[in-house]
Amino acid sequence: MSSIKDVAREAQVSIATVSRVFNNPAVVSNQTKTRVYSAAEKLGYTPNFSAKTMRKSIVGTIIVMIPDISNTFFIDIVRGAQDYAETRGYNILMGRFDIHHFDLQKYIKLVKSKAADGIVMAIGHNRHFAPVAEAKGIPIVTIEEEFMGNPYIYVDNFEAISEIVEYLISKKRSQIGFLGFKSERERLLAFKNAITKNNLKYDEELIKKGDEFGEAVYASAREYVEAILKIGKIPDAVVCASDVLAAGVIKWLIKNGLRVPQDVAVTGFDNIEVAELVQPGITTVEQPREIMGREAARLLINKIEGHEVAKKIAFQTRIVVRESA
Amino acid sequence: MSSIKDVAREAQVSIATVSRVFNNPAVVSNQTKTRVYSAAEKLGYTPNFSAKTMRKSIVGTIIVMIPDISNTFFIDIVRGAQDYAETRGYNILMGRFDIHHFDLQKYIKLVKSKAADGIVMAIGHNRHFAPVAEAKGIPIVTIEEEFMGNPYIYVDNFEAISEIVEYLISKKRSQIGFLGFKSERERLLAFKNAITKNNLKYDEELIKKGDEFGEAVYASAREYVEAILKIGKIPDAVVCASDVLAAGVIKWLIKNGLRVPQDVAVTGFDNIEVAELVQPGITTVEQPREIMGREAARLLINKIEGHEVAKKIAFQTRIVVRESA
DNA sequence: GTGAAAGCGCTAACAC
DNA sequence: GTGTTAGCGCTTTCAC
Repeated sequence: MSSIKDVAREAQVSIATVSRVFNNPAVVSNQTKTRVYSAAEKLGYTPNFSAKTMRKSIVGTIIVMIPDISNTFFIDIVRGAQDYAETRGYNILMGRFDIHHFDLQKYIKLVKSKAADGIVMAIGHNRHFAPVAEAKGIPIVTIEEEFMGNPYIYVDNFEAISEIVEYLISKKRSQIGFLGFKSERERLLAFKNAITKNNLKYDEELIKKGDEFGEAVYASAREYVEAILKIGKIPDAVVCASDVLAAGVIKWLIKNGLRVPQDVAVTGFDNIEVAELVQPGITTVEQPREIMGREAARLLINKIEGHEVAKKIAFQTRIVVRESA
Repeated sequence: MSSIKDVAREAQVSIATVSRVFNNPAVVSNQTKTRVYSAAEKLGYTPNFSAKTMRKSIVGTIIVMIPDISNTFFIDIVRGAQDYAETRGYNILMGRFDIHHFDLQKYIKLVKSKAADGIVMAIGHNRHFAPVAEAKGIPIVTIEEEFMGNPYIYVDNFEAISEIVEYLISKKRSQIGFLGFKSERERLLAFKNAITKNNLKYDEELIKKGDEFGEAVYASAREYVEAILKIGKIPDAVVCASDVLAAGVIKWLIKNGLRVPQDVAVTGFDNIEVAELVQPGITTVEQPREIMGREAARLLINKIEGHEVAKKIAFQTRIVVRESA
């Protein structure tokens, strides 16, 4: 690998000039520039990244941490962050955390050792993590939940659930069930609140909490359907906290001879690919995932570069109507 | 940020000793070690990554490039690669390429500038890219297809399709249609070959090529179903080149009053989450995605570290039987 | 077992 | 417009 020295020798200029050609070309004469460029070309010179960042306070790399689960939701966030980061000349280092054993330490270390400048963490709704002392002072932006007072990007789940409940009510549904997540309460509270606000009643027997990730989600949906069938109370609508749960519920309702949406309307949350692919297509709530990723990256980079940034940024969800409700 | 100098001063040793304590602790006395450790602790010292890698030939970062599409398939590959890379002390830098405008250049530059050591590229089946001169000599491992003579990881699609066709035949299906990808021929060839080998005939009117990514996939499935309905030739089975295509076909068949699998059996390819979520569940071909990611990372890192590596590694697919066929 | 010193490749004063 | 030089934080001979 040839270095700046080699290029300088080849072009018969000083290394400072070579450096200038690549970092501040405006100040060097055209003649010299041409000489340097062709010398660099000839030697296949590429400036050394480490040497460069060693002299700078900013490395140009941000870490994007997502939970350890296969989910298009998080990929879209990464994609959004990467899209934006690219425009600012930053690279993305992938980080992951186990949803049960939060381990931020490793990535904090990368930032402290100046392998990266900061961290975007897609926490996921209603997950909360204990503060990490070492994280103090390093640039962090989170998505969906707040962490240690750092800026965060979120959507108003409470409002989203209210809207979907009201949508169902507008469709003349009155006996509405709810399948939420074990790990969170916000959507459930929103659900109950929306029902009550509209002078309806919810039935605790039609409210259950399911799993959030992996195969278990699917099993939760089945259990829910079997439970309501067993007690013989069939709601005329079910609000689910994710599209995967909704897909599962639809699948098991149909298997048991019920029609969706004629007998039971079902709504999802997230608007991932699945919502479109199942039959009937799922009416759901969309979150602007890519945009959230972008914004998180923007905030983080601004913070890294020393600008003042917003404390939190909320995005609006929207209902995507398909056939299931 | 405190540096090695500060620690040396604090511990009253030379900077060389501090360096040894962190890189080759065996050679320094316990007494000194303790002094250095506590000084480092006190000052919150973290070795500077750039300074370190500037002196080493290996950085400890590999780039994983995936196509610019939201698909669990590729995430699993990234996850597998990251899992393994971690065990070898490597980080993952995310790379992306537009499937239409292949741009490897940017990442090659990162490797040349020693911001990373090599590249894993998840090309995707039957996509081929023109050689890139600059890529010569940098460590690259690809997934699914060969690129410029570099090592690659793949599954035998030909065999996989044969198996699924034979599975359908064993289920007494004889009029089998095929919905493939515009961009590839291998699966189609495998399909035709399997049909002929088993003394059946395929009908060109029941063979179509669909889109591979995004919303268009879904439209392709619809077009396929509408086309066969229009010509009035309903096959008793359809082999699809992806689960998403299969899900679409199932959806439109059902919408048109056909039963799956009673009237038409449908098979997919990939075994992504969707295959389980739709009703009926999709019988499909599974590729060991995470393992493929792991192996790619392993090969790449071995190559980076100067070991001899395999030219190509094949993995076995397996049929996952659900209800659709 | 430890220290002094050279040097990795580069940037940024500072001088001319 | 260009060159000289100090030094970023570290590893690694080479002495002792």
